[in-house]
Amino acid sequence: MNIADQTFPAIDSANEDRAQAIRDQLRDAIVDRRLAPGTKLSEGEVGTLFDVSRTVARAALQMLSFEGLVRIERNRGAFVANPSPEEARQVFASRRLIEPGIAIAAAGRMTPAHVAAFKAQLDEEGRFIAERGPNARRSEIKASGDFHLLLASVAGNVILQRFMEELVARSSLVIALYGRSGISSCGHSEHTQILEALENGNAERASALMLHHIDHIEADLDLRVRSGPALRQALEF
Amino acid sequence: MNIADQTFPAIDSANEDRAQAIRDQLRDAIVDRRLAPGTKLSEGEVGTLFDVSRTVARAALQMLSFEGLVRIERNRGAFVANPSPEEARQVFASRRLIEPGIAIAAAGRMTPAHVAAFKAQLDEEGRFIAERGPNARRSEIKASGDFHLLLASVAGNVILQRFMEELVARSSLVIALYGRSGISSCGHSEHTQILEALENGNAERASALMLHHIDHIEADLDLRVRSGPALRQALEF
DNA sequence: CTCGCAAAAATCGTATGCAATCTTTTCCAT
DNA sequence: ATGGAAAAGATTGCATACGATTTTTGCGAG
Repeated sequence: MNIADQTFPAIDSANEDRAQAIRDQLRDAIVDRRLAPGTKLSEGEVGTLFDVSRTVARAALQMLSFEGLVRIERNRGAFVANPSPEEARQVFASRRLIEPGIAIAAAGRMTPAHVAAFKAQLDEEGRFIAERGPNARRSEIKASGDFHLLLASVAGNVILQRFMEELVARSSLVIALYGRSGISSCGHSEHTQILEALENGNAERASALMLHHIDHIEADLDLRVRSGPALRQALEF
Repeated sequence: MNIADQTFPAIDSANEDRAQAIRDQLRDAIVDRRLAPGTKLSEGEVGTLFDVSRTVARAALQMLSFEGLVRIERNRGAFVANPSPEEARQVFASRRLIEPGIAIAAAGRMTPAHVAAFKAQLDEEGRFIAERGPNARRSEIKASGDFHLLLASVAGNVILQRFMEELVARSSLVIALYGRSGISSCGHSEHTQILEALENGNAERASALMLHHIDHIEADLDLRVRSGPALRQALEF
């Protein structure tokens, strides 16, 4: 009612938490493989890089460790996560459990606006696949993850949405680590099929397609252990 | 199979992070309802209470906010979460999606040691139900949650295990807030049935029982909105 | 040349200080 | 009295400081 009310609205968007912004940038860098697994992320370095104190940098690293993208060892520091094949399997097992249900929930809530958002998303995905630049693969992985995040947001459960954010981020890391390159274009067509099912409100079909899709993604990984954990430990850095 | 499979009893518990210890104590207090939803948790107060600096207290509160047990508002502080009915529904929707799958995974991994652990757990649960002390209800809710956490640990997926820890904690809060007291003894018998199915390796049955169990828990809640959010906001403190 | 060990440097964990922001109280005009 | 502005007080956000721990470096013995 008051005129004074108007000054209020979006002041803090500029003032948004700095730690969160740093976390987002670091997460992107990790998921995009610009930061290799095992890389040390020292508080001081991150701090100077983003021009904040160690306090803030530390908070950002802490957040990433909760998401599983960073491993923090006491008195030693933070390192970009280096998920083991077992961990990778668990990530995909979790997705197999959760995402078909998310697809079902989303199928019942699709609006024309959602459909449009998905189409735009798939277009972009297709563009990245066609593109054959040096970092096309990165963009491709990221875009593919965004499809799943969009789906989770449509499903309308903020808790599951957060879980999916973590799982997608970890998946991107795993794919970058263990992926066998080729078959991702297949993933694109699967996304298209899933959207089709969603548009038709065919929840069961969307769910089944999603399950297969996840299986395919995991099947494209090479999760054989290459060497004993001791050796890996030694080579990690 | 491995000796290493046995549960790690907190090795570095002496050296353990202090923030983590504080987080655990606060979480217990929140889940037990010793800290009412909406209660302000100021950094200074928490710090003096646990005899640490604000830095450490802040870290503990931050962790709890990631788990959804505490809500942090910028420049205002941390408050014990006050989940809305909608949030409560989402918690249980998430559990309906995840826990049946966890039951299936656990069914395939049950060892005699696990069975023994479950029996001990159920015994304790039964004791709390029989007991009619003033805080019997608290202990009951907690023990009931522990059953689900034990199951998650047996399932052997650390990611899902962490998700379940969050969901169980939030459920406890929700039950304390919206629970209609009576029917929890029914929950105990359901736990017993689930264990039975697990012992027999009957994964499908364990999964189905779990699903019904979650439905029953949620059905015992009164999730009708009592008043407009504005009024709730006003009364919250 | 390698190994071991001690000193130096780097890094982390935590306490504390200061500015910014929010909350409460005070106090004055209506 | 009541409403509201301004000051006082409390609390948070962030930077910095310092001891503790880890890692690296330097150097002498084998």
